[in-house]
Amino acid sequence: MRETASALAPSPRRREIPPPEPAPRPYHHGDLSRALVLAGRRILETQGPEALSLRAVAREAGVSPAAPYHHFKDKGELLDAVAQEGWKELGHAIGKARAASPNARGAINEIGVAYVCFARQNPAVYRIMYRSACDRGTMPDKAKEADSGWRHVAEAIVAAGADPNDAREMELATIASWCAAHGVAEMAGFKEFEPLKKALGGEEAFVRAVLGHIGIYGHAKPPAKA
Amino acid sequence: MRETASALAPSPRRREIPPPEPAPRPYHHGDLSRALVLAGRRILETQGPEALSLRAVAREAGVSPAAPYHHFKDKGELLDAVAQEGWKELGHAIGKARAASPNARGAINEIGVAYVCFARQNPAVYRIMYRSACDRGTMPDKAKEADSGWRHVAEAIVAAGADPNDAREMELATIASWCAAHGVAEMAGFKEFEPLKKALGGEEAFVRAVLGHIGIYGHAKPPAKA
DNA sequence: TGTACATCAGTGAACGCGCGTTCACTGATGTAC
DNA sequence: TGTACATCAGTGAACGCGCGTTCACTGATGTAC
Repeated sequence: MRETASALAPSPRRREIPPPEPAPRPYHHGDLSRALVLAGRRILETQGPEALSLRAVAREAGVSPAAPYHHFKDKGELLDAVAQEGWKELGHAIGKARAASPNARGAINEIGVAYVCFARQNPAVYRIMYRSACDRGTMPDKAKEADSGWRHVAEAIVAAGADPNDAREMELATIASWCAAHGVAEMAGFKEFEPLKKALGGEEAFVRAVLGHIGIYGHAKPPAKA
Repeated sequence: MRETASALAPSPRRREIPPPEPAPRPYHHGDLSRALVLAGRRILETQGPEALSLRAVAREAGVSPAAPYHHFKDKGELLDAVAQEGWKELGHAIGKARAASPNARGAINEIGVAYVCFARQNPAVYRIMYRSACDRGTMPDKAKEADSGWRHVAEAIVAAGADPNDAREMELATIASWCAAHGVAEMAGFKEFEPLKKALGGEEAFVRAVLGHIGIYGHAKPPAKA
């Protein structure tokens, strides 16, 4: 009570103590662009893809609904930035998994597992990554950048013994492994698989087992008959 | 002009000729429930998944926005019905492909191709099929019904030589092939692959080639090194 | 066969909502002199 | 070092929109007598 009163009737003496309010964000944010992307990410993971509106992102970042327009042309551009950030992270995760593998053959497996883990740990981001990719019919990641996931996979496949001169086979193998990982990533969460997951000792073991049944990743034992 | 005039001033004689109007739909539709599902499908394929609102479906079916509520609890239930219809069709497509294959090994391949073709020919339906499946974490299709796609795949895998007594291996192989097909289905449309598609002689050839690099479907030649 | 009536399956107007975007504005910052 | 001013990066109110859903209603249909 007295605190409030003295605040209302400012005394020069008290004024020198910084006010206890939570230091309201300065008028200029500093790096709102980045903050918006992070806010978008937070919304995705806490409320899901449906909740990802421009207004919600602004709200989450603590700015007015008009503020983002100083940094992004429109909603689409902001969402693209969120997706792009996801692709970059996925690329890093893949690169890390590849680097951590002692041999080339193992690298392909570890990449697959890392891919699925990323998707499973960031399901909402993963979803809008692919939604935007499918909408525009193109993958933002692909081979351009050095640390791109796609490039890691392609290189790992060459390292594992594919003929780097047979460009077609290489590309097919890269596509096939990427497709397989994507498929597993999207389906690994289905409840139908719970018993099997439990039997195998957890989701990662399950993922390894499923990938193991897919030629590029695993032992690839085909059914006996021809 | 004279036609119009005589229509406005009805003559008993002329009245016996049925009026040229497009026979306005009777007040009671007959099978609005089904019509709504079909309307939803039409909207999906012509305007994409974003346009699939309850109002849009009603509009497309030619009824008021309130009419669907006599047949579906809410928007979600209507959309589920559209997705469900898609799963049924996919099941049929898979069954047909399986039946058309002369041998068991080939059946697995043909199923994969049929799966991807369905998804590519009905991209919007396919998308909401999986969206709803992922949202609820379960696949409406699965093994229950006789003509379900999942059951066809599982049976084809047994027929191709997998040990039907090793339930775990069977389930893993089924999951793996389904995941792979799903992955290919979602990625086959990417523009990056256009040159390769052209080189291989079209999209179906491309799909076959990619599936061919995936253990369960193809020759599954693993990279040379261990 | 005709009629009263319950039930079904539509209508269309209205509700409140959150959305993307625009607008005139204003506080903060950096720069030229 | 101080000051005028352009520019930048915010605000907050307002716009029109389409949405899902509800409501009282009404036209059509089927059934009992």
